[in-house]
Amino acid sequence: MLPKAYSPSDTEDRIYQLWEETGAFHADAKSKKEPFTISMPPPNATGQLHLGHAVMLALEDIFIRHARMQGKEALWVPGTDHAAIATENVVIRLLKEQGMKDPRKELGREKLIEKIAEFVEQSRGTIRGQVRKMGSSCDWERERYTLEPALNRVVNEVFARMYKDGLIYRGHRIVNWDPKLQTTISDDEIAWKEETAPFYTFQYGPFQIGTSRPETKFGDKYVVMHPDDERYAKYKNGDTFEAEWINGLVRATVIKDTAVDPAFGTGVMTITPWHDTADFEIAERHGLEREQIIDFQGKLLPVAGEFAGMPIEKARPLVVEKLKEKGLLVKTDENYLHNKATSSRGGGTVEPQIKLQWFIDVKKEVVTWKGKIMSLKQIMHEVVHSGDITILPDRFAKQYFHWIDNLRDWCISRQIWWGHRVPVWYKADETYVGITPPEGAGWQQDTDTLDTWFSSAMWTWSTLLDPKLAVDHSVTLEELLKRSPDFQKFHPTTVMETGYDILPFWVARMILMTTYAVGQIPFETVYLHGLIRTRDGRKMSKSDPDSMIDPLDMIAKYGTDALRLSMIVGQSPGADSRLYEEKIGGYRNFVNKLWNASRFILLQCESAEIDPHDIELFDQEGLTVADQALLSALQDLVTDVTAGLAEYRLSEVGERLYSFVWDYFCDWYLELSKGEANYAVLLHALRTLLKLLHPYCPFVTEEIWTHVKPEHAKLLIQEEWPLADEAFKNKDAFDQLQVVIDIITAIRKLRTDHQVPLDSHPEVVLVVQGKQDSLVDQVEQIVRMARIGALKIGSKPPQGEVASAFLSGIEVHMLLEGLVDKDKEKANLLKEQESLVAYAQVLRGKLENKQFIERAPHQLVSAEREKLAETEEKLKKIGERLGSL
RNA sequence: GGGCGCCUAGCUCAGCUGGUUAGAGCGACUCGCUUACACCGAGUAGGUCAGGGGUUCGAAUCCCUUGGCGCCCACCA
Repeated sequence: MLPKAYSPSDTEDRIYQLWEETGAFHADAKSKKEPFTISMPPPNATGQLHLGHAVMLALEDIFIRHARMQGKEALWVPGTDHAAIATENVVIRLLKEQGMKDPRKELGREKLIEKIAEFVEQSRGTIRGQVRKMGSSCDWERERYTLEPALNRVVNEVFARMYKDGLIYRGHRIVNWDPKLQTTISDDEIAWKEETAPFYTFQYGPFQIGTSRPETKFGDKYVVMHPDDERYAKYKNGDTFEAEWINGLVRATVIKDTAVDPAFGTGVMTITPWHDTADFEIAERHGLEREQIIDFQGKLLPVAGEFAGMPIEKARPLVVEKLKEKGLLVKTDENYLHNKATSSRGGGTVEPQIKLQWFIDVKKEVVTWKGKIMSLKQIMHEVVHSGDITILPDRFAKQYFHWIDNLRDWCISRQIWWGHRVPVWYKADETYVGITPPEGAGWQQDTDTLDTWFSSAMWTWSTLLDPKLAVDHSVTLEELLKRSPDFQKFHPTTVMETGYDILPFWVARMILMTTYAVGQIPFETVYLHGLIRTRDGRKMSKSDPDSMIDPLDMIAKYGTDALRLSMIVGQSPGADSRLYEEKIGGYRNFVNKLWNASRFILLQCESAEIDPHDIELFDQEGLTVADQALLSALQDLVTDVTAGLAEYRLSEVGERLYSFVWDYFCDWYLELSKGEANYAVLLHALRTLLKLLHPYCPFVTEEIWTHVKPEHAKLLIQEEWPLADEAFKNKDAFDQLQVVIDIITAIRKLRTDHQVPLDSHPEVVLVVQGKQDSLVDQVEQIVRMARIGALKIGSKPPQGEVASAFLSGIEVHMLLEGLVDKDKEKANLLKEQESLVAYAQVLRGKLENKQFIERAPHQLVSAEREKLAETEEKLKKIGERLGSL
């Protein structure tokens, strides 16, 4: 027999192993079934499972398990990410901790990469194990890695093609330079932090200019103002003048540009094109000279004269001091609030620099999509706009369009070593771009690597390529796609499930890259989940360990099923949600409830000497009202759950299942079955519930299944999804059962209202109007559940001390043998009378309203009439009873 | 500056295209170890649905407006 409480820790690993060994996760590319594919967003190969992964895995596992049970060929491709900057940083830090001063210099490129690869290899097992812990039913035989050779081939090839198409170019552009990490980072990797800094106004020739960064001003020789600013109307574009400046006289030129806000400061500024994005753009427009002031270590260059070699933070006050001595400082505003760019990768201050970088041109119209020539930007817009790709919830489509509108060329080169190296080779003035190094001696490969999102952008399809074929360079990409059965069968993928925070980083770029490279959309639906926050709504962050909930701790304590439910139910898509232990505990209780309900059914079978495995079907003859009502309700449940899952309404479906199991199945049906059980119906209902619940809580359901399944049935994970059978729908049975439930509830209420001791069993008389034949069948159960002595169905209320309750069509009278407290009964009746009078008034008001009668739907009007009649009937009875007291 | 959300019981949240006296879970309170489950059962209390205005026979739901909170994008020297 099953133990009293369900123990996840004794069950989960065993069940997972069982699934894996039976090949339940494996998808077949040759199958004729309709494909259903998910590409798992790859966690960092060196990472630790956190709640973000946990929600992602839970959601995707629900989609996949449901699809699989529905008879689709369900493939979930797992994988890990090499996480370029993040991983390189970790390893460098570790090496430093081991006593190395500058690992890059000491080891050199090849050796450091080896070290990192070694580290990744060692630590990758951790995340794999943790993904399994969540119950993820992904196809491990197809596990992929973003830095594997097959992916490298595709990355190189797509790079080369884009280069040939003129979509990838190399240019001097202003980039976000992180002096601490010594690399470029993308716009999306910048974290803006608000800070207060002094804002200085200096005299610069005839103008006053404002700046918060005087240390960059050494090379400034342009003053810029708005063309319509009347204060400066007498200066013309191109006028020159001399100005005394930090290190002596400079010759400056006037530039008129609309980028200047006349209302800010004095409406005049000098520009530093090498170290400021906006300034760079002004310089581009007017063809101005630009000069580097700060080097890549964050120190001033010789142009700074006496300040050369100084770190910028140190130079700032000294420069101000010098200008002040020269009498050029007009004023200082100490409370200037501005946003400072910091690197989200390493936390250092980002210093814009001009560097030779590789870019993807998103505006060039050279790509063919659906017979039209478009830019990458236009395609990205088109596929979502046309509905080829659906974004859920749809408000994120707006955000996506907004992001595309603001999209600039994408800088894809990074000055780190861990990643896909830029497939470009140089020899003197020659440049070669290709999949493999060029023939001949003297070629040097570009030292940069590619942005990690460049390779992740190909994730949905590169992971479906035949890995052996992919490294054969004589096979063209078109051939490769054609000859990869997985790609042919499973791409485009069905749904991409990920956090809304990487909609621009990743989702948009997958769309860009996949439409370009393989001419298909990467996925049909994008389902975005929200962030999981702490109970008081804060972000969980590593810097605040108390705020963190470790999913593995929660699994150890409450079980995977409970954790999964607590993250899915009550979470609406795209919205942040809060998680705390009590919530998980609540779902642990639910899992246990399900366990015990099953245990009870098995106990029933045991005492009746029935082996559940022998029972396949139930007999449709001789079903009680309760059985019929249950079967009917079950059909509705199947319909609702199936429809809800098809529309990705996971939270709603979860709640529906929760309340069905607990409130209906356990609290009513199982209670009623204590009088007289129909084992076959019990088993049928339980099996159906297990199937419906399996995607949400796979472990308990599979474990229970082994005890209750029909003898020849497969594992639950491989079972067929239930179909609703109209034949079992029986509204009458349901209504009749409701009457029984109402009677029991009324009797219980009378007992507590009059404080009838539990050990006394009063007699109850029901006065029934109309036909209530079905009641007779249920009498025994009513007697037992309501703990009454005898139940009679009569035509008149009994004489004597009686407490009464009035249902629609039925009066319940309880003989109290002197136990009744008249004052108490009177008080209760008065209270009920009050609420009924109020209700009747509301109804009457409605029905007296002509417009309501004319315009509201007819069914609604007649329903309201019926309700009023019932209410008035009840009031009449109460009045009579009150009169007799 | 541009955009997108949110404000419903003490707490966390459902309430879809307007239609019963607004729901759930947790918490609180009162009973209860009744042939699965105290990780339980039966009950009770608790809300002018952020404020104001409008449309409508009818608004938590649609429109306008005020206030508070949050997020995304852009970034101004």
